[in-house]
Formats: sequence, C-alpha cells, structure tokens
Amino acid sequence: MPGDKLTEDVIGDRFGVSRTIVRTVLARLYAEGLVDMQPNKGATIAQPSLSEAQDVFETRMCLERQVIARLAEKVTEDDMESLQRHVELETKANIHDGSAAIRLAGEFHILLASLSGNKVLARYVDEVVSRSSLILALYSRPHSSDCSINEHQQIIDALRQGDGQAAIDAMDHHLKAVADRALLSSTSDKHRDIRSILDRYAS
Amino acid sequence: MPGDKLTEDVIGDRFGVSRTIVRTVLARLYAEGLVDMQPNKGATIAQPSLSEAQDVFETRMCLERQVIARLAEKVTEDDMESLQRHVELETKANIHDGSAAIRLAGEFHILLASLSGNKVLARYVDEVVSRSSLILALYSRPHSSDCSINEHQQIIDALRQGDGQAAIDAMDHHLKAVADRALLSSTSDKHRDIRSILDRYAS
DNA sequence: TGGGATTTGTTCGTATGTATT
DNA sequence: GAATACATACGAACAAATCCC
Repeated sequence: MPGDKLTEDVIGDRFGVSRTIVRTVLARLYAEGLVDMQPNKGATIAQPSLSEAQDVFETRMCLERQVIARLAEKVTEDDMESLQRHVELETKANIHDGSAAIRLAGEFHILLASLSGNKVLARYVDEVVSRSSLILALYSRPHSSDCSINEHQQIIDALRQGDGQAAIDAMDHHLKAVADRALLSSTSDKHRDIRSILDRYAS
Repeated sequence: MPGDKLTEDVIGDRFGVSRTIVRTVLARLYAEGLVDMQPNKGATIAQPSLSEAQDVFETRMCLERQVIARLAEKVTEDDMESLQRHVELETKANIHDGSAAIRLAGEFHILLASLSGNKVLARYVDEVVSRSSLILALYSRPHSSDCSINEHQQIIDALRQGDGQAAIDAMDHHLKAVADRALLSSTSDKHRDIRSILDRYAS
C-alpha cells in the first residue's frame, strides 16, 4: 500500500537478487513517480497528494486525447480486432477475477497508446496509467469496473465508425468518470484524507 | 555530439566521481531519452531517428497546448512579469552569446510549464524540450533565433490580453516553426511530411 | 580466428547517516 | 541524550562480455 517502506535488503531477499539490482529498479520507479525517495532515508511506495493526483489525471487526459486523435485517422482493421479482443478479456475477467480486471482496465489504455504508433506518447501514457492505478489504490474505495468496460466499448465503437470527435468525447467522459471515482470518494472520507496527509509529514 | 560514446570510467574521471554515480546518472538520462543504452555495450548520446523526432515534436505540441490552456485561465501579473523578463534576457543573449541564446530559448518553454502549476506536465515538457534540443543538434543547421524570440513575445502578448485561443495558436505556430527548422533541413521530402502531420493534429 | 585489452555488470565491504531504546 | 541497531550511499574489486589488433 502507498506509504509502505521499501527496504532494499527485504526486497532483494524476496526476489533473490542483490541490493544493487533493487537500487536501480527503485531509482527507475522513483523517476516514474511510483515510489518516493528521500536521501539517506530510502524508498517508500509513493503517496501522491490530491493535487498531484489532479495533475496526473489532467495530464493523462491531454495525452490520451492525442492518442485517440491519431488513432481516429489511422486505425486499421487489425487494430480494431485486438482492441475488441481486449475488451472481451476484460468482460470475462470482470466476472471471476477482480484483480485481473483492474489490471486489464489499465492495459486497455496502454494498448490504445501503443497502437497510436507514437512511442513517446505511449511511454507517457504508460506512466500516467500506472500512477492512476496507485491513486486509485490510495483514494478510491473498491467499486465495480462494469462501467469502465462499457466506456471502453463506447470508445471502440466510435473509432470503428470513424467518428474521431465522438471517440475523443467518449475518452473524455471515461477519464472524467475514472477521476471522479478516484478523487471524489476521498473528499467524502475526510478521516482517510487527513490521515494520509499526516502520514506524509510523519515520515 | 549524438552518437558519441559515454564511457563510464572516462566520465567518472572527468568529474572526479566513481562509476557508481556515473551509472545512475546515465540510467536517468536513458529514461529521459537523452542517451541510448545497450546491454553490455554501454551508453552513447542518443541519436533519435526522424520518426522518433516526429514523435517528440507531436507529443511536445500536445503537452504545451495544455500548458497554454491552463495559463490562459490562471496566469497572474507576477507570472507575466517573469515571462517578459525572460524574453528580454533572450534578446540580450541573442546579440552576444549564441549558446546562451539557445539555452534560454528552451528555458522559456520550461518556465511556461512550471508557471502552469501542473508538476507532471512540467516534468514531461522539460523532457521533450531537452530531447528537442538534441534533435536540433542532430538535424538542424545553425540558424538565428531571432524569429524564436519574436514568437515567444507573441505568445506572451496573447496571454496578457487574456486571449487563450490566440495564445494556443501562437504556440502552435511557434512549435511548427521549430520542428520545421529542425527536421526539414535534412531533406525537403521529409519536411513536407512533418508539416502535414503536425498540421493535421494541431489546428 | 584468437588473444589481450578494455568496458560493462554485479557483488560485497565500509563508512555515513538515521531511527530507536 | 547517548548508545545501539539498522539502512543507505559509495567505492573497490571481481567476473563476464565485448572490442580491437
């Protein structure tokens, strides 16, 4: 969970590698915003503040709109098929395996970004999707992902019909809904909010 | 120059630090796209391909439009002053110090992004601006930056007048011009390619 | 093709800094 | 407030891969 200490020795033992390897991985995760690091105090799982979370979602929206704009102009039949297959995977996972469903929901966006063909864009989308997952873990209460799957389908449908603006609108709507589910539930749960703020300054 | 080998020992000696430090820095620069790394073959200064360069400029455009959109809504008088001061610095440097002028031209965009208040956005802008500089070094022939300064001034003017759309248009125009200067000087075929791609997504 | 020199990948020990009792 | 325990930062040295002649 966010805030947990990531001791190099412990992780190294668990994965059977030395501290050196762990250090390089932690450094990369720090660069990606998934772990916090303080000099001489080591790494913890990142605890994004509410304002950081807002920044992530705003940036994510900006990036994914560009992804959709590109795809609307160049998406192929093969692309559509692999997107459709992915959504079907999501549907199946949603029934029996909650954690797989969460993972697949994120991977849908990563798939879209990689199909866009812009590698820089794809890397940034990958990053903000990962950070979004962390934010969901921190602020959101558990909820069904049925609606997400529906929204994914709507994005695909708009792309299939070649309606770029509708696809962008569908993505906007979807990401706003995700951000709502993530951030709004926290404002109604002030205890948790205050607790996490205090945790930040306590360590 | 792009493609040059970055031997860990050599760099460590030059800066008086051990290989450990150099390795972590190289890893970070690799993550930022400024150096290439291959397993067991070490690091070189990145040599972005033309298609990678296109990806960088397209993503940069997408990010900086968001920066301007934000600023158009919340820019303060202090912000405007520091932007204006920066352009004046650019003007002075342009007369007598070419390399400082190039550096300042990039820093103008970084300043804009930091004033936007979105730290995630600002980090990504920082990255794509650095990569743009590398691309300029690789593909562009030397040229005066007078026009860049003019274009920076136009962006500021539009922001001061509270005209968000004009500011976005000015930024679009500026970045297209920068991409042109960078990529077109290699071959005129590819030039038209880039321009049409950027046109499509940016107006 | 082969062998020596160079460079990278990794481990591990030591010193420094931090938390705890 | 000091001492102990612990974690991290750094560097030296070794092993493996690569390069070059």
